[in-house]
Amino acid sequence: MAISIDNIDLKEACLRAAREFIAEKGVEALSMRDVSRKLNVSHQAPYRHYPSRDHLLAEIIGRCFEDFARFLDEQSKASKTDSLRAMGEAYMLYAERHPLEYRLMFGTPWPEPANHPALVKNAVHAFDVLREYLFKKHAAQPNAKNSEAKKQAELEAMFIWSALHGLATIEQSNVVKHLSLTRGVDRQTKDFVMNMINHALQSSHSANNSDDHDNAHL
Amino acid sequence: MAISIDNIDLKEACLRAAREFIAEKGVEALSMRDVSRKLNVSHQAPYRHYPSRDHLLAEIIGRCFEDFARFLDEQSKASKTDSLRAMGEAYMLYAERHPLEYRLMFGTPWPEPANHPALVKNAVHAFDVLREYLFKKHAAQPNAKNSEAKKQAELEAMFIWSALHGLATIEQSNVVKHLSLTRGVDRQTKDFVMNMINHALQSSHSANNSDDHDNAHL
DNA sequence: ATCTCTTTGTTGACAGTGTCTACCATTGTT
DNA sequence: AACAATGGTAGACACTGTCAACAAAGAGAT
Repeated sequence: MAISIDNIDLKEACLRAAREFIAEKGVEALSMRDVSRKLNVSHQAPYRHYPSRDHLLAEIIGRCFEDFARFLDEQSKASKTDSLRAMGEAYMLYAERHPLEYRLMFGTPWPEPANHPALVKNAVHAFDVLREYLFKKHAAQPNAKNSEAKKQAELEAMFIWSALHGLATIEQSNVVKHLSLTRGVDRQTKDFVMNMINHALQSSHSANNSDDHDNAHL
Repeated sequence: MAISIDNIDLKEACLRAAREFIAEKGVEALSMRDVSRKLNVSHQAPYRHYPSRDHLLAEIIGRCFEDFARFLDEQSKASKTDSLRAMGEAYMLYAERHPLEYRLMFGTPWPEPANHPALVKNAVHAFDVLREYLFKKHAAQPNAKNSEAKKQAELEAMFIWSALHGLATIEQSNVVKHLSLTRGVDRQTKDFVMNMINHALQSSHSANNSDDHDNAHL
């Protein structure tokens, strides 16, 4: 009874149907029976391929992370001038262009089966790109101790990720509309935040020793 | 049949019961019938006070924002040395001490009825405290144009909020455990991010004119 | 060719959910 | 004493995820 195309690979079709449904009505509204209805199959057919609703969701989120990681890789490789800036831009660009996916990855409480190695690996990938880049930068400096460079790279990566992720989620939460910001500020925010990140990194580098001191005492 | 205490004010008791349940099993698992069971009343009793599950949730989230706003006010008033730093610490402290509430406010997709003025007002309050503080700082400077001070204050507020909010949600998402960070980095992250924010603000102030230039062109 | 096993699907149940409607008890107010 | 409002109950409905039993259809072995 199913449409021929879906019959070819119901497993893949479930993912497509689920994503469509989420796009229309949101994750919360997604029901297993909805995807079966959408595919004109019985309400139990999807269970042949996904043992539970959460497993289906986990698979979807996992795919999103794959896409995201691939996108970051491509973008950061494409630009050779300022790779860090390019990565930041790429991060925000993805969040802007794929709000649904971004919310799925970072805004949805991961279902239990999401703790699968494959998902976690992809989820961590974005962070690794950042961490690696910063590590190389620090390790290349004269007098660089390897362990310190690693620590510094990770701390900076956490900072950058925090700022970008925070900005992305805030912009998507549409709470910004209620802040009654001055005209034009909303448009400038993204670039401003990026500049601030750059300032912070530069200033922290030029005052490296005193900075370590600060960290030790706080 | 209800416990005497609950009988006094079922409306309030519903909130308490719901929050308890959420603390135990998470928002997603909260059902209207759960709260009625917890209070030993019929499954329809809560509906006398909240027209729907979403209304109940909206009320809970609203209360969280009230608490949060009050907490920020108290903490920022208490410390007179570095008010900005104190506000940052207060923000993170709240997120740390009340992860459940923080997730409810910023991690849960707001139900429709949450778009009530009262909730939005409280939700925006935290941002206003920040915005006001920064505005005074800029307006007090010599040669300060009022409109520019306002814009700058809002941009900086967005930056600070992004970094703090991003950090808070990342720390709560327990994805950090999978990053296999160097020992000690996790503990240092919070202070490091705060320092970076400070660096960014200072560096941006010292190069104020060129910074404006940058923003205009990006 | 037949017999069996696996794969993939269907159908029917079950408990649990939000919420509508109809009913009942109390308690002021007139 | 009559009455309407308030706050609670009970039952029904459509909906959900998921378990269990069944069916069809192909693959391999005999």
